[in-house]
Amino acid sequence: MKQITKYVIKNSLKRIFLYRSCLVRLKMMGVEKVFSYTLANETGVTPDQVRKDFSEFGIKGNKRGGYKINELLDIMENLFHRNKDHNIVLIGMGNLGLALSKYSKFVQRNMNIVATFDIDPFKQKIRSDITVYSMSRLKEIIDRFRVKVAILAVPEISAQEVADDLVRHGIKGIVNFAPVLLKVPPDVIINNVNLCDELESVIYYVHKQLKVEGLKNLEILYKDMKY
Amino acid sequence: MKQITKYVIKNSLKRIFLYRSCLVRLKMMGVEKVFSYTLANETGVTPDQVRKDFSEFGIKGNKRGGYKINELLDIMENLFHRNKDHNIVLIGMGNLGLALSKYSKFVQRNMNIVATFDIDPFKQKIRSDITVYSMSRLKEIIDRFRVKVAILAVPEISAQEVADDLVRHGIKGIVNFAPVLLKVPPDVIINNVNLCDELESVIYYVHKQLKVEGLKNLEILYKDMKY
DNA sequence: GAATTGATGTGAAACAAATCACAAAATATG
DNA sequence: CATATTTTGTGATTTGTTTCACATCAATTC
Repeated sequence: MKQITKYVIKNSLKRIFLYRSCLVRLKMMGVEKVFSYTLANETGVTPDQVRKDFSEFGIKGNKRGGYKINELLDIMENLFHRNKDHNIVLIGMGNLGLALSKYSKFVQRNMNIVATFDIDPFKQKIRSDITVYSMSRLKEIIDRFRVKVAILAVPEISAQEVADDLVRHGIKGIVNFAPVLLKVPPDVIINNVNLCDELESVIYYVHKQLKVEGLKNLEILYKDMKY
Repeated sequence: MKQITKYVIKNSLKRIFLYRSCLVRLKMMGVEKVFSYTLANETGVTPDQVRKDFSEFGIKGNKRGGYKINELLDIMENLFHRNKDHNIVLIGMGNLGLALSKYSKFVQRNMNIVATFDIDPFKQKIRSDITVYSMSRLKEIIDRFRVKVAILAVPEISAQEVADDLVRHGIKGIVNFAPVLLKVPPDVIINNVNLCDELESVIYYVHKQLKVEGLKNLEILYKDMKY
């Protein structure tokens, strides 16, 4: 049964990512230990929140001793399966797809785009350093590399069709850049990234802010904005 | 005073964007009227939620008559200031910046990238159709086009520095693609888009899901065995 | 034109997330 | 070794969000 999976990444998970990137930075600076308030300061949240988040993910520290950065990072690596490599496929080698295929940060985090696909693989091959396959070889590659997660960067008109293919071939998670709500079985995770909405919401809040500043009434705004 | 603005787009606002894109589609199909449950079905939420969201943004329908799509869209256009054009600057013409500069959906929604910037404008000019300015002309362009919102697609190492420049020159909102938490005055809106996190969180949930399904199978197995 | 139907709009209730407050534990101090 | 200090971990409380339930209104039917 296909349906729209209204899937939202939990804020607590987003914050864990935040803490981690902060920990990596601190580690590089030679720091070995953090307290909840260190992390809080660095990430703009409250110390309580840090501890609650850790508790949610089963992360324990040492009373009075804070947290050892190495231990924290180990736990997080495990939590996010970062010890293993993750094979990803990328569908759609337009401007955005091309940029994503070259995005070096994925590799740094053990997420490897093992293959990219496009309806017109020859046209795109010129611009790309890595292999662009035709859509007909999707199943073959997904099977060979045991791919479970895909990035979808195709035009919205073909997004659903491609998503259907992906699901049929065993994909269980999709980061979808097309501005459409994909209908998939309930066991498939969809994470929609809508660039227009991201930009537009900033415009919305900026306008609101400017208006409020005119009224010299910041209270309403702060409530709305969740610092 | 500079600080980390942990800024999160409200879910209700995200849903309003969802409703709108759905309304646009329905309008194109010739539909003139919707009910809360129509929108709910199309967007994977509940009818109550649709009505509550509308109520939050002051949108009223007609008892029994549902909502006229044209009226809804008008209200939303106003709400999001879509009647006016919005001038945006884009900083950083690497792979991602280049793709964003060519992203046609922004223009379709009245968000115009009036200029792009890079520390090495000459190198990037080759690949880009639109003008790439050197960073020294930032203030001039921002002033001339009355720009309030910027897209930041520079390497993380220079993100804070560029953000400081932007704020100094009057930018009030930033969509930040660099994986760093920018420190800005509290009246500046930062919306962080972290592509790695988006991908990684899908991997996290997929793994979790597979684990749970494994457990479910186990349960079924035990049930079947009837002790 | 009274009765019925079908939708909205919104308080109330249930649920979820964030903050508070403090006990518990580990370390430091005298 | 007792006391003070510091920081974690987590129930309790508050705050925020979603769902429920129903009064209200407009259209339709008889």
